[in-house]
Amino acid sequence: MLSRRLLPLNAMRAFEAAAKHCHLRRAAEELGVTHGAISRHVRQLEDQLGVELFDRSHNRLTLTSAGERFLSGVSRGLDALSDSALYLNPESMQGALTIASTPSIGAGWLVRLLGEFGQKYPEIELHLRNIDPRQRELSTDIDVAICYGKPSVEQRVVFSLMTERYIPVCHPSLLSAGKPVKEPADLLTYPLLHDRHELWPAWQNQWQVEGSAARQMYFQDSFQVIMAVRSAHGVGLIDRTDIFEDLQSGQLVALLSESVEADANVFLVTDMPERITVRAKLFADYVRDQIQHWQSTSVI
Amino acid sequence: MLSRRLLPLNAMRAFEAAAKHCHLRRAAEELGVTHGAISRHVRQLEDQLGVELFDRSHNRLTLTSAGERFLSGVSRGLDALSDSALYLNPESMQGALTIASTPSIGAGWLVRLLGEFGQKYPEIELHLRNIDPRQRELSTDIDVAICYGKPSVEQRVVFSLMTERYIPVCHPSLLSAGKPVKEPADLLTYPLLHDRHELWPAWQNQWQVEGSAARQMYFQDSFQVIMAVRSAHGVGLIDRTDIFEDLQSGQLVALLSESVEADANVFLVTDMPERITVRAKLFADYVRDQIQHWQSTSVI
DNA sequence: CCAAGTTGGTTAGTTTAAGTCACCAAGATT
DNA sequence: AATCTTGGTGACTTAAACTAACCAACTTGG
Repeated sequence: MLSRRLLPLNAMRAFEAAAKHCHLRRAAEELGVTHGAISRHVRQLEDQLGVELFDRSHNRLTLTSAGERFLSGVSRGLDALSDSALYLNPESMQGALTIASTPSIGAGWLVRLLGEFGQKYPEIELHLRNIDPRQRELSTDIDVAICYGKPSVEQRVVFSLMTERYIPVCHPSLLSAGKPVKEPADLLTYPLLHDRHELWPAWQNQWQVEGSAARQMYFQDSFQVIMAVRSAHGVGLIDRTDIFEDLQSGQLVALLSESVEADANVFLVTDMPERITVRAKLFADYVRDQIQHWQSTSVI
Repeated sequence: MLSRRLLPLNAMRAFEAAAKHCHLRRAAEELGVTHGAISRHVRQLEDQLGVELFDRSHNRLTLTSAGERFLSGVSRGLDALSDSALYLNPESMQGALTIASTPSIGAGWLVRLLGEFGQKYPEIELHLRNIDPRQRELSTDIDVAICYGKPSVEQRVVFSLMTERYIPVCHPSLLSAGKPVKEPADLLTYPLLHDRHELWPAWQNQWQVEGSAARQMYFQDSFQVIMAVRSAHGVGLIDRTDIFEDLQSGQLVALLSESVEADANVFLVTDMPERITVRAKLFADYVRDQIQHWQSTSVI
């Protein structure tokens, strides 16, 4: 491990500029120095690393393969440093950030995520707005949209976040009191909790479970189902992202790995890199990081 | 955007040390300077950013919330810079990297990924080894393991990569010649290509498709099925990760979004952070990045 | 409750790294 | 062949980083 005290930070910045342009004088212009300064820094770096970063034949600068490899890492590092300064800058952080989502996403995991985000970045004025799931066009004042199905977006960046997956969960006390669940059909001995999306029929259909449960309970929306599940009223079919923390802490348990999937992906839509606001970039990265963290930690 | 030329790189390094220890003299020791130097750097940084990074009451240093936010970004940036230097260092890169996987993963997308990795880092001596899917213990000379089901690992880090998902795909010419596919049952008009995992029966079962296809073809393993699909011999049920590039380029097409999932996750296992080799860390990050890229780009 | 030992902050002076300038040779351009 | 451009270099200058010694504020141990 190259210790922090020996990291040639300024030389790395000079290298990045030189490598980006493959041209010492232009790099020097970018950093506001003369070409000699850049030349010295790059040589110093090559000496210290013991690797040729540029091919200097024919009076031209070309990155060697080592140089290219180095550039990608150095750029990422400098970008992170640059961003971290930006994220402290009141001018770029204060102001509105408008996030739009379909109602069901906005009622689920996104709320929790927005809460954490709002706590970490209190100076950002968050606006949450609903968009109709059938609506294909995005209004221009939306900074970040999270929706099902690929929206028709021009001049926007679309990133596929995940596919929602609904798994049967219940309170541990319910499970310890009732019959053990070995296979899908065993679930029918428990009360099944429904919302108006009627996921249970699809689940029974997909996993070949005939008959109906001993008891059924019907709720308006999935949030009420989650509350009922937490109160040990029965078994709900809930998106695993919505109850990530309950599963982690053991407050709820997954009964089976048999699940059903939403028929559309969840997408994250942002402005193009050159037009995106600092706040929107920060939020989009935050969402991506969290989702990846949840997915990599949630074990069926 | 804070331009590169104004980024106070050395002050950021000083800040990171100070923030890590919350103690100027220890930070100074780490960087091999006196505490005065650190003090000046931190103040310079606070002046430039216009934000208090430390709370200095009671003769103690405590990070403000802004300071904490800044620290996480700065650490990530410096780590990236430090790593990028490490990845050029022959001493840490030359040598063996032993990757173990279950045979079916090793025959699929992992091969493609290893090829790219090997091309980018030719100085690493790659060893690919098979592990038995039922085997729960990992031999200690394995740097990175990629396997189904959560292995019983002590003193290792486990990361859930993905769940394999098998989707019906065929060559576009086959589709344009045959009957349009609107619903699952329409697939039966095409030849179905099987390997010994017999995924088609599970798929038919799950999606309620009765009857059998006009023609069936049986192969030894999934790789042969992929080859047969590429030759337009019929419809295969193939893990989407295995044919990511074919789908991207349009050389193969997905016929339906109805899919079946493997019953176990794919896990990535590495040594603990303090014991992991540079090569293994690099490879593990590479795998994670690639998988995330594939998943976010593959649209059903 | 006071003395000794911390802590971080500061000013003046020193050291060293960074950058400039003018010039060079190699190669490209016309 | 003449000219322009490229990157490299040695001697010099400048700006920054750093040190040393000191200070005030606070904590801790007797």
